[in-house]
Amino acid sequence: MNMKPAAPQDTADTKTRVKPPRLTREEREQQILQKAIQLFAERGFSVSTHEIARALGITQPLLYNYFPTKEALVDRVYDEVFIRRWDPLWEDWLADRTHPLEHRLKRYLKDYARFILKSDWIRIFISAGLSREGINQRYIARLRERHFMVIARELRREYDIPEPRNDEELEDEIELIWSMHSSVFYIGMRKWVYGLPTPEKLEHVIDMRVDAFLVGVPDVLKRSRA
Amino acid sequence: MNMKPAAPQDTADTKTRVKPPRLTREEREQQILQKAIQLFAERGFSVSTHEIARALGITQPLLYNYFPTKEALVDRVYDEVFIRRWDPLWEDWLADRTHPLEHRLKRYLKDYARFILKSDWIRIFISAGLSREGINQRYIARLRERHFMVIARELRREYDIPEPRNDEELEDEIELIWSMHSSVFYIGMRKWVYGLPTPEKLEHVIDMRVDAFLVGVPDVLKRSRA
DNA sequence: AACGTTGTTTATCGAGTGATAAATATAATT
DNA sequence: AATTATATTTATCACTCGATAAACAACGTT
Repeated sequence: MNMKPAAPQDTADTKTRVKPPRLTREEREQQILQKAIQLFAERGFSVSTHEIARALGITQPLLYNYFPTKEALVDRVYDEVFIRRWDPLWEDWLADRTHPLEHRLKRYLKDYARFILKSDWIRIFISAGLSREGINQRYIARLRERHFMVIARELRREYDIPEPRNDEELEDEIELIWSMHSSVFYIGMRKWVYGLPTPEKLEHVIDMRVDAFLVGVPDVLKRSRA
Repeated sequence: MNMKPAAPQDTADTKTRVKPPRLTREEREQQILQKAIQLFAERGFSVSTHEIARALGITQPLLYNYFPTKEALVDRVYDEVFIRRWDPLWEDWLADRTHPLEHRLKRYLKDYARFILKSDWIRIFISAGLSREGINQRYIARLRERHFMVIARELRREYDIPEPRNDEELEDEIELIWSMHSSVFYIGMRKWVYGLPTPEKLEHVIDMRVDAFLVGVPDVLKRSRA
């Protein structure tokens, strides 16, 4: 904790010492944002601004040159992770009728699982939901409209399931899709929230779940509409 | 913010004013514990000791007469909620062969869902998992041994599924049970983490999921062992 | 070389945070 | 009524939190 400031005069180690580079406004903002994403994911939004600054080797007030409040930084992190990283390919895959629905679902869920398992995504998502009521609703609404509704439509088409006659019957479909989707999401929870190991044969696990889904769900839906 | 202390002499309102009762050690400890459970659930473990004390109308140092540190209080809350509130009836239900497995599963999952949805259980569980790595593993292990293993056994028996020949095949079974179980757990997440409404016809939703499970899973398991 | 712009640091604040020691008030015991 | 035990409060601490204002230092422009 030797706080003796560096002598103003140049010393011999001037060449060897790492001189703090002065970044452009954009570079610094990105640097702060990325580090905030990492730390918030690891330890929740309660990570202090001091800590973020320390991890970057800068002073804490500098953060306030880029984000007016900590809340603004949190909002920015949320947007960055959940809105901008949304993969539009997923929607295309699900609707692409050149492949059988079984393959589409497997491809979609495997990629979704990989995405969830490789990043800090899920920890931020849940941490945000716990500390800021309703913040996740926009993401969920998008998931429902752009993924679940497509899956429901394709499922009806492929298995000759009658159209839902009312909102309740549509909800039935969505609820069954929720069950498959959430079970994949939950694999991520097991890793990132519970600290449990990921299933070794992840792809095989998802194959089995989709198979079971496609055997069971059309049957149940048809029966309930007979 | 008028901090003038009450006059030591008795005044007219002595009879009407609520006199702060002096509780026994056990009563006070329970009072603190229950309030801590409530507040931690609502706003996470970051709730301060000062706040817990204020909510109870007592001073903050008094907490330290009952719990040596805040961490001890957190641990105690976790134990109280996840170990002591474990319902042994669930295990009995699942193993009770006087009812068909379908009914057992539905009863078990409906009761589990009710339990999750009516209390702050899930918020504490996840908040704990996020802030204290590995804390949930004991609970999960119990869930696996006492519920999942029973369901797997009963499933084999009822649907003539061959015994698993190795750990991998056992894991396949457990993974499929995870998918059903987690999908019910996730209904709680939707309410308590995302702030979304609970499905109106909860029982019907669970019936459908169990039905789909029982149609699809035995089929998949048998096929993979043929 | 002087100037103006702007990225960055220094110094500091008031409001919480968990925690401790000592004083006080109430209950039980003799 | 005096004494002992203990539940509770008062006062206080060192530390961390988010945030602000002013000084400083690197850079581009002329």
